[in-house]
Amino acid sequence: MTEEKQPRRSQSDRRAETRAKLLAAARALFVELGFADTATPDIVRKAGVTRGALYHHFKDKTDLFQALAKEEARAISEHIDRETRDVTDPERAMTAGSDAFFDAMLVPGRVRLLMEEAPAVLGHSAAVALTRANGSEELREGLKRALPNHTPNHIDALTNLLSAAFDRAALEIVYGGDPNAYKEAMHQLVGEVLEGEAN
Amino acid sequence: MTEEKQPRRSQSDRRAETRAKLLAAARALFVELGFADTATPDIVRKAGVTRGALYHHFKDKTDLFQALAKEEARAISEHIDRETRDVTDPERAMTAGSDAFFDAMLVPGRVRLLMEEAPAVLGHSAAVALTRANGSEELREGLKRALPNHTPNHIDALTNLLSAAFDRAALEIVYGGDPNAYKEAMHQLVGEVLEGEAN
DNA sequence: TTCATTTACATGCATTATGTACGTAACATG
DNA sequence: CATGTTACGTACATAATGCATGTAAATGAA
Repeated sequence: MTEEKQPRRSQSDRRAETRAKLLAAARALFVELGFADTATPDIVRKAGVTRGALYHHFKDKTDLFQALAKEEARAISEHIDRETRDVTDPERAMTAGSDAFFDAMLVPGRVRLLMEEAPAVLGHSAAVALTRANGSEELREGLKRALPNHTPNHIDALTNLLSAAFDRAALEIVYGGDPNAYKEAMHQLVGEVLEGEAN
Repeated sequence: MTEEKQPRRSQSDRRAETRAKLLAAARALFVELGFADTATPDIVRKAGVTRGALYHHFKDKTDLFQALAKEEARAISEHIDRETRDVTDPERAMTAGSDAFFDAMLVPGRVRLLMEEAPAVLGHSAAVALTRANGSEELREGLKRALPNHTPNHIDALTNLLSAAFDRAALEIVYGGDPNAYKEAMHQLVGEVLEGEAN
């Protein structure tokens, strides 16, 4: 009889494992049912732990969702960074970033979590703060470079509007919209703004 | 003692009154606290009725929210119609519609209800269906006229993307963004797309 | 090794919300 | 006036949330 019980896991290992199980279970349920219709008993049942564990790791149900949303945003940001890091030409970097964004948004459930649930669960400001990771900074820099005569307020506005368009494009694609039509339309939008020097 | 009780109201009057009271109370609370953090006991207390009345008039809490959201969407649509009805020139109609949209969105709570809560409460498709009232059809027609060579899918995509940008502009304005910057940026976006004939 | 302390959970409970079933009073109708 | 129907009010069963408290395992100092 080898000692199969008491694996003598370290606290941090144990902690990381249950935390990961909770996040995975919560993600599946939040994606399937939405935040409001997902109950914590269901989450912990799926995770194989108890509600005590959940409330030990997270302040409340909303805190759990927030942790999840941050993870997703971070994953998107990392993917975009990875795909644009080696691209030196500014215009090509913009295209690569756009492609990477759409690519990252195809991960199942991501759109549901970040674009449908997050605004209501976390509030507008928190949701927008998450989105700032999603390449919106790169977009702002690109606009600033291409439109040096515009005021910061105007650049900010254009950034937010194009960012909203990107989000909507991803949303529509996930919901069955024509991917190429949306990608081309986005490309057209960004292109026309960047070439709008003759202002 | 004049008979101050028993005003002998008609059923339809009585019905309309309590329904209106419920909608008004629910609107105030949904706007202040959000859908999830508003409890039906609070709603009916504020409305001066009981939960029985609420569940007599509405299937459930979500149904109540939906009725509210429809009202808001209808009000927006009517406002835009009223402001653009007399404008004959297509381009001027576009501008007037845009102004009317931003004007309608300034009604307190409207952005919160339609753009933050509705997507999560009603789901993406229902929320988008509501938005279709908000002048997105006029936008689509304008694009179709200006860009006759583009495929329907492309027109649809552009419509949705610009519509999302409109929504985001209203959202940011309500949350303290520079109104003129956003309106000008929107005008720029739409203008560049419309003039993008040289495709 | 020992033992005290902290960490990582599990269990139970109090509060509160939701939706429904049922009861009742006011209006409508023949 | 009698009967049906509408518009509620009341009571209840179910279930979720968050906290308070209990416990076993791991860590660290002596």
